[in-house]
Amino acid sequence: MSAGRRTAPPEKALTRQAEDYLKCIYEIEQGGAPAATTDIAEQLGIAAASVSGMLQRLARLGLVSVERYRGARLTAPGRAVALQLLRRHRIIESFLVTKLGYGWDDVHEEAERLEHAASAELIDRMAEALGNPTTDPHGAPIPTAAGRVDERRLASIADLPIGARARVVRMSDRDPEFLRYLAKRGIVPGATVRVAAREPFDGPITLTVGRAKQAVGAAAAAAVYVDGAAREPRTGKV
Amino acid sequence: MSAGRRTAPPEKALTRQAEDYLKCIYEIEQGGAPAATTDIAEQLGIAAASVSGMLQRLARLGLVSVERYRGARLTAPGRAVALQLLRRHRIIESFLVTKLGYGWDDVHEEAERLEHAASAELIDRMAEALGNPTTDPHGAPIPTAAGRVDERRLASIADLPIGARARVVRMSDRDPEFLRYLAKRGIVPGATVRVAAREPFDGPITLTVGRAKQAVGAAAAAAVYVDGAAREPRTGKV
DNA sequence: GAAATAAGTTAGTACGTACTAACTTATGGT
DNA sequence: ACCATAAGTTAGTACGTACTAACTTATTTC
Repeated sequence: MSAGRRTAPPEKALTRQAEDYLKCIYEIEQGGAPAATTDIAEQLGIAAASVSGMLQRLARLGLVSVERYRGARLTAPGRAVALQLLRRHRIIESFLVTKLGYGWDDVHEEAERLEHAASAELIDRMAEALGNPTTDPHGAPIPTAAGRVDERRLASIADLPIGARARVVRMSDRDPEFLRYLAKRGIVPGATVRVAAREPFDGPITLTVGRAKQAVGAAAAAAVYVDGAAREPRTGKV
Repeated sequence: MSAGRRTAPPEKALTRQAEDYLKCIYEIEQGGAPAATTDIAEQLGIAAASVSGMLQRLARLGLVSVERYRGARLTAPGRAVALQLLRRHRIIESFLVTKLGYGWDDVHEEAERLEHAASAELIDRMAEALGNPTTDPHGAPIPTAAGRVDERRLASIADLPIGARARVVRMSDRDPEFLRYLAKRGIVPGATVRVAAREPFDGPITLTVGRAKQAVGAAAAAAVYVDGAAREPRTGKV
């Protein structure tokens, strides 16, 4: 982990697994803190011990910096890899939905595999065929080929006060069931929702979507992001 | 969704490498004889010793039958895997050329990676978007989803007698340079060529393509296949 | 602040996939 | 038939990536 040594920038073909770790760490780090071993392990569905080992390897490759017993952060090269993967993932999802008739609830897994096999050229061609979109079907921003991306943290429905009206811009793409649940209730990117009521103690939130009223759980509400105020008072760092 | 079991039941997710071996063995076997260790090694660019080891593993999985010191043949399940890969490869190549503007000389490598990551559903959707083509951009027949394919052996230009006229139907897709060379001379699937002259001892063959005359080497001529008589008198097995 | 608990690490193991070196078997020339 | 060479195999090694078990460090709770 000590700096020094050259660490070769030339990107010598990472394994699928290494790439998955980097993407996972990136996503966890978006929460603000370094990625904890346990969180990575849970996210990837592997044992914590395996994560410890892999983090050392990634550190040896100069892709993460690890503070023992504290967690891992991406280095600049590691971050670049993660952003490329994110770009690939989101363009592939967009392409599958727009050009091949996939449902938005059904593309995550396919993209998860393809993102490791697609060349930069393929991704760029797909992006061009789509008109270089800036968000994927779930509203997630697509990093540019150069690795720039809007990382502002969005408020979720769970953060909205009663009476607030907001435009849905994004939701988690992990769970097809969840996405179908949302779609069936009209909760899709672009829709407008109003908070009609909310129960205390993380109770259900009642939304007005179109002219229908929906009660959704707090966990679901926290996974749907809306336009407007950032979730935390810290200034959004782009 | 898709109905009943046809071949081996479980299909427990082969590695990329195992899949590559199977495809490679299939291709070598098309020559008629079992796939020799050395041939596989050369084709895949690995050491012969590594092939010996892998063949034992594939045999243990019931995908190939190996006769010691003699070579390997695919079993029915192994053949099914290979044909699926071939289908994937060729549909992906077709899709890249037709829908994403790739050159026909430039798709092999990309397909080589994607074929291991694409789901059956993706392949079927791509095939449908293309109108379920029966051959890829290099004229290679595309196996059906059920694993049927035309395996007739074609005559190559090298097999044609002087004066013969034939329609080009297929060529090897391995080498982009080679494909560009052929295209530049009008030798593409569908073109008609006539053998104007041929030198003995595997010397160059002079072809008439359109109104131009071209002299091509024997090796190149042997990698371009034409309609008509099978290369060998054995009955074509489909 | 010490014990209980959670989080993280190391050690040892296993498997896939590659390698080289050394040995064995098959083949072809005389 | 015999030997030289080619082809193939085994043995031993290495690395990536996972695992469990046992240990260490950090955090929480009284």
